[in-house]
Amino acid sequence: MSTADLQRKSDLLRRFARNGQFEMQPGVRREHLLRALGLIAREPAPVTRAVIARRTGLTSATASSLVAELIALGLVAETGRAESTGGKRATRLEIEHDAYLVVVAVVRTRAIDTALVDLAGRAVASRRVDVTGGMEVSTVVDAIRELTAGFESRVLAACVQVPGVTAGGVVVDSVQLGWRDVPLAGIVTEAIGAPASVVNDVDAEALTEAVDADDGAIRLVVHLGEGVGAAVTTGGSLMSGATGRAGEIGHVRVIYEGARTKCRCGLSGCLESATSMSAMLGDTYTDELDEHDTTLLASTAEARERMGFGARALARALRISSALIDPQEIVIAGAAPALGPHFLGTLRDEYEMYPAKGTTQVPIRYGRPELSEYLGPARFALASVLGDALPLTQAS
Amino acid sequence: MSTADLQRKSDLLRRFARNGQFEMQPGVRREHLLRALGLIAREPAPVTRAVIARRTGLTSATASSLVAELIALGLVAETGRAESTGGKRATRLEIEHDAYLVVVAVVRTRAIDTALVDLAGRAVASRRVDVTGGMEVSTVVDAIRELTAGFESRVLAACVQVPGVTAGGVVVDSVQLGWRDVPLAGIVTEAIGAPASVVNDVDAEALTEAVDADDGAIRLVVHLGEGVGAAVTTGGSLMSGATGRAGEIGHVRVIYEGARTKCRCGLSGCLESATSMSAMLGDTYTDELDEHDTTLLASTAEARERMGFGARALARALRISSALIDPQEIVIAGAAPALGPHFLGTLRDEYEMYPAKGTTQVPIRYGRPELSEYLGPARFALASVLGDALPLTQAS
DNA sequence: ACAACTTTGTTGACTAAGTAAACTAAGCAT
DNA sequence: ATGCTTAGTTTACTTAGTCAACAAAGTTGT
Repeated sequence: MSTADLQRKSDLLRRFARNGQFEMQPGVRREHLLRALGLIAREPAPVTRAVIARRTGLTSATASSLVAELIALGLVAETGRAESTGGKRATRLEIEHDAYLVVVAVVRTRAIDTALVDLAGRAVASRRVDVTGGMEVSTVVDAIRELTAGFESRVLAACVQVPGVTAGGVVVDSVQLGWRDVPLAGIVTEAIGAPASVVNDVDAEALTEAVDADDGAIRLVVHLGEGVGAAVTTGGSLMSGATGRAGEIGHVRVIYEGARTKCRCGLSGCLESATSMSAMLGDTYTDELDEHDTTLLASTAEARERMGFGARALARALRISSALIDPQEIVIAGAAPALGPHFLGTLRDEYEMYPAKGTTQVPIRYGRPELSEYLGPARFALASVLGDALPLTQAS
Repeated sequence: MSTADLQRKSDLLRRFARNGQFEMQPGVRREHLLRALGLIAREPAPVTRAVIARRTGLTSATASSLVAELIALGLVAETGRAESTGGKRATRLEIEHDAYLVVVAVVRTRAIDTALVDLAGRAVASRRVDVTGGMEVSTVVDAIRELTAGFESRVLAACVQVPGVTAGGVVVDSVQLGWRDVPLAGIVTEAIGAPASVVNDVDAEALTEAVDADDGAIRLVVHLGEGVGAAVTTGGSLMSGATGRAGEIGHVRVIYEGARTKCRCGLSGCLESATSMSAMLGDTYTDELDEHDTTLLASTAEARERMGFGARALARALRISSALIDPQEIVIAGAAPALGPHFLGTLRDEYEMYPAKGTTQVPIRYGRPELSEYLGPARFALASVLGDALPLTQAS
């Protein structure tokens, strides 16, 4: 494909992506294009124009026209013919996974990880920038610019993940970075010329775990690390709450029977003071530890006992939370999977110890460490442009 | 208006209402009609065709066409002229509040209350049927038929409120009525020829309280009565959970320090065993009591002490719940307002006793007893037909 | 008083995106 | 070979928008 050709397509797609956001008209056409795209992306069986017509209820003429536009945009390609089902063989359609890219930047206290993710969820390039001293916004922008150099025309959207409270593209309050009210999404959008969004680390993780949420499943995802946070996803989207603080359950009191340990927040009896990785594995634990070292820390008798206590505290919070929102499943993510089956078993036992009448027992599982952490942010970025049409399942 | 004329309009509107639900096309036109209708209904200042054009971004030509259709449907009427703003005086538009009706049926253990509610939220007719022995589905259908007799052509939608677990128009499990898996919505739809929906009592109450939720506000509504339940509303719609059991927090354990009292569910330490009206006011309390009698029960020293205990238990549940979903406000509804300012004050004090870092203090208020209980179900019914265009604010 | 300007709302020509139905293309079955 | 089935395209028509011109009804400056 020629460069000029690619540029033209890219411009078309940009305009298309913007449509829903800035135009008044809800755009039926856009809706239909996304539906068709979604079908092609998700359906396990080969998708053809005829299939799109049947599944959407649109006529075959319209289906053809939609597919033609998706091919013109470079999002879809014809890939051979399907088997005959008694008549003419149909033309298979597939997503052009490597046509476009999403930029993800994960901002940590001492480093920035950036990645270019394709439409299948594969990271085709990634880089780490170590940062000494304070984290500056300009450093983040530079890191993103550096990674995307040469790929500009293929970049569809971007997402920056930061620790702390975020709302509507603004970093409202990040203690870890020392940022307050930074309009990061706007700054990055300006810098790279593609729509950028901002997401909190716990929310990003929840979106990663909701990667197969093709249904409108409700998930409660709990992050265990140096701190404790939670997030609720419905389908592929987040519940962010009235002030963007939904899920900040770390410092809610759950232990009332003579709470001994004081939490770093100053109060005692917080969920975090019992269930955070630091609380269970000791102060030597940090979020930078790898899985092996964490597992090692969890093997001492003392850690085991504290994990039991932590599981009990978490179970208390989970019972109320799951009764309130009635999720399909509860996912314990963050560094928790390194704690192994014993912790999960204890947590389940504690959780099921007091089965509340009228509620269903919700399955609890660990997060899937094999999922790339870029998946959630990439989904978030893509959602702002293409809705939930492309699932990014990281088929590798 | 002639009967034949009314019938024709009614047919038109029925077809219109059905559109979004059974047709494939998202229907931009329908969306635009509802937007226009919503503007006319909510805007405090007089709404004219020109206003609709400006606010929706559509052209004045389209606005005229939309208004013409709304007038043809009988939903809107021209009501005089507005003041001049430097040019031709505009024609005011207003909702024809009494053009159409919504049927609400509230099914209790020993009675059925039915009401015809107009588009302003006023109950224009209501009736009570006392039931001895078991509650039968046919009795409910008869009660609805009897009330709607003579109004059939003006009935737009219906909603049946039942105690228990409901999901998608089906009464999944109602211990109080002894019903399981009754497809009530389908039965009523069949009987009256207008789309019917089914809603649980706690959810209905939450919708009533969300009556001024023109924004997308998140509300946590807690019902206190013989039992304890909760519901979460976002904007005007309910979060029902994966299995329709969202909000069933009554039998979640919240008291762990040597819970004395055994709950009727068999376990001990349940929220309900501390915070239900029966737990706080004694076994003489029933949901049939009026506000005065309830206030009387709450005035004894013993009740006061138990209300303190109940407030503490509820505060525990509220802290976790509000941290998780970050609502705009928390509403304590059901029979609770009869407990007076003392209980609410105690609850607020208990709630704010352990302010969790990273969360905002959420205002807690009582439900508004002056709101008709038919409002919530009527909103629910209307939402299935007209979306959230008509707010039903019960402008008396 | 009257021309000039504003604002409201309607009308008519045009456009985008759908449908229905006829048609072409390509396979299978007797 | 002929007919039947499925896939996809083409053509004529419909719906619901836009834009631009215009009519109707008001206000304001001289």
